[in-house]
Amino acid sequence: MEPSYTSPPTPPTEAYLGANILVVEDESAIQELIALNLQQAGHEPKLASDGAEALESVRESLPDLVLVDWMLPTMSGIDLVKRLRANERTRTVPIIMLTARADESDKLLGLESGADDYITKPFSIKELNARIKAVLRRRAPQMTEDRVVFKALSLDPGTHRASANGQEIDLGPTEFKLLHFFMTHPERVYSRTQILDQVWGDHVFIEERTVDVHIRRLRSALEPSNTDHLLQTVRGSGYRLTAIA
Amino acid sequence: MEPSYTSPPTPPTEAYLGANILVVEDESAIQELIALNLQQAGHEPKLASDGAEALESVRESLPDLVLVDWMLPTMSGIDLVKRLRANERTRTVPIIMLTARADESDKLLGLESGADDYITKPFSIKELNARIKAVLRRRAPQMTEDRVVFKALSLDPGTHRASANGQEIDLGPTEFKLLHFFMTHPERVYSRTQILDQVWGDHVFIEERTVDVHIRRLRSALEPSNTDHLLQTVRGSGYRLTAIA
DNA sequence: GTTTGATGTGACGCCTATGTTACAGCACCT
DNA sequence: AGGTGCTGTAACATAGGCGTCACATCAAAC
Repeated sequence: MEPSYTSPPTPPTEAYLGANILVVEDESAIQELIALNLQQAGHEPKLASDGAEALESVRESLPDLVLVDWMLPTMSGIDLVKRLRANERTRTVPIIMLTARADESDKLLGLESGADDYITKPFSIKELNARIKAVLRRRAPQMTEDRVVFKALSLDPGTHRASANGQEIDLGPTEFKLLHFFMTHPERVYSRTQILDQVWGDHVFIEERTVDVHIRRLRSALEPSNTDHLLQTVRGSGYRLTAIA
Repeated sequence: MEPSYTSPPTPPTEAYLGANILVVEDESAIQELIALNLQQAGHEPKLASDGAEALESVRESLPDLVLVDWMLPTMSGIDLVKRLRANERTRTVPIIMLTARADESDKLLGLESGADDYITKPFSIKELNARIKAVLRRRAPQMTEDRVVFKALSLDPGTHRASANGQEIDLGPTEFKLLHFFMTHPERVYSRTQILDQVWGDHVFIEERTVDVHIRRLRSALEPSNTDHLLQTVRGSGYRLTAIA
């Protein structure tokens, strides 16, 4: 989900410094070039040379930004972007697309697929850095506006704060993500498997019952504010966040 | 042929169960191990010990997933994958590759050749199952579970809620499935056997009279809203959901 | 009207899904 | 090193639903 889940909130001015950036690029020359440059700029680049690797890397740790080459073996950059956008956990990670083609239609396609920005190859290092800064900077305030509200519940992914009925509630990272998921998908039943996929990331080897335990933890966090009844069990199916009854 | 009740009203939690899985593996010990495990997980494994056998098996019936060992006699796993990917009919069948080698280049080669995922031997049964689930789930079509409406009755599988004449009714899992089945197949008589097959699954060993009891339970759930008369008994034949009289 | 098989109905024990607690391993911080 | 907070898992507790039976009632055939 948001980078702030894994790293403590940094002041907005420096939000774009020291970011974890995933570079998905199959041409190793370009890959190295970008990586080196990012390091010099104070970021921590991770590398992936195709879509599958990228997904795996993201599964392990959520980057603050993803740089994707349009042309990739096995899975196109666009497909990768779509996959990232489809998963709740990775939905909001900023993405910059690298493309050799400069024409408008491609640009549109890239942006429509969910990328936040795109750069046409060949590009200058300067330009790349500028775009990265821009996207990271743009992201920071956006996260604070990203406040999610459902009934008496309110989440602020930017500051990682949650409140119920006005009073602040203390949530661990996983509980936060779990509640965030339910609040952005209310009134619908999700199986333990689906919840694992969406909140933890897909194919992590985690017992389904672990979901129950986190539901329990979330409920007891909500209990003081009398909002725990919103999180309902649907026997035989899963769980649901609801406003009804 | 009866209208098939293929999509359960409950979330697609178990959508990946009962899959036909082709296991292509020459070492019979591993083959047996995998087959046994798959059976226990509710799948139906088919076995092939080399590429030719695999192709033949696929020709007869299209599996939902193929597990291929990298190293095979006569035709390598990669070749098999390529063959499968080359044929229009088998192009989209999900493939998981088993490999003893763990190095990056092989991994890339495997994925490039068209496999959807790969597992490095030795692997845990747990991991295997997790990957299988993930791949099958990824393939599974997004079930657009729409609200089902019949007369004054309304079912929403997504939220797992049911209402009759506007008022919410409380149904257990089985009652929900039963009502969903009738609502998607109205005006038609079904025998107890057919109902068992469709709602419980066609492999269960359950007394036919059990259907009567569930009909009874469903009726009493519908009674408060005066909709229980829609569920009629057809003496000597079975039950029917009808709008007529 | 009686017979006879089919269906309705209420109760009961079992089993599984879920709730809940405890614990051991980690990563992080000091 | 030690402490702290969080995580995933196991183990135990509980509850709710399920399948079955026994008996009541009903409907058709005679």
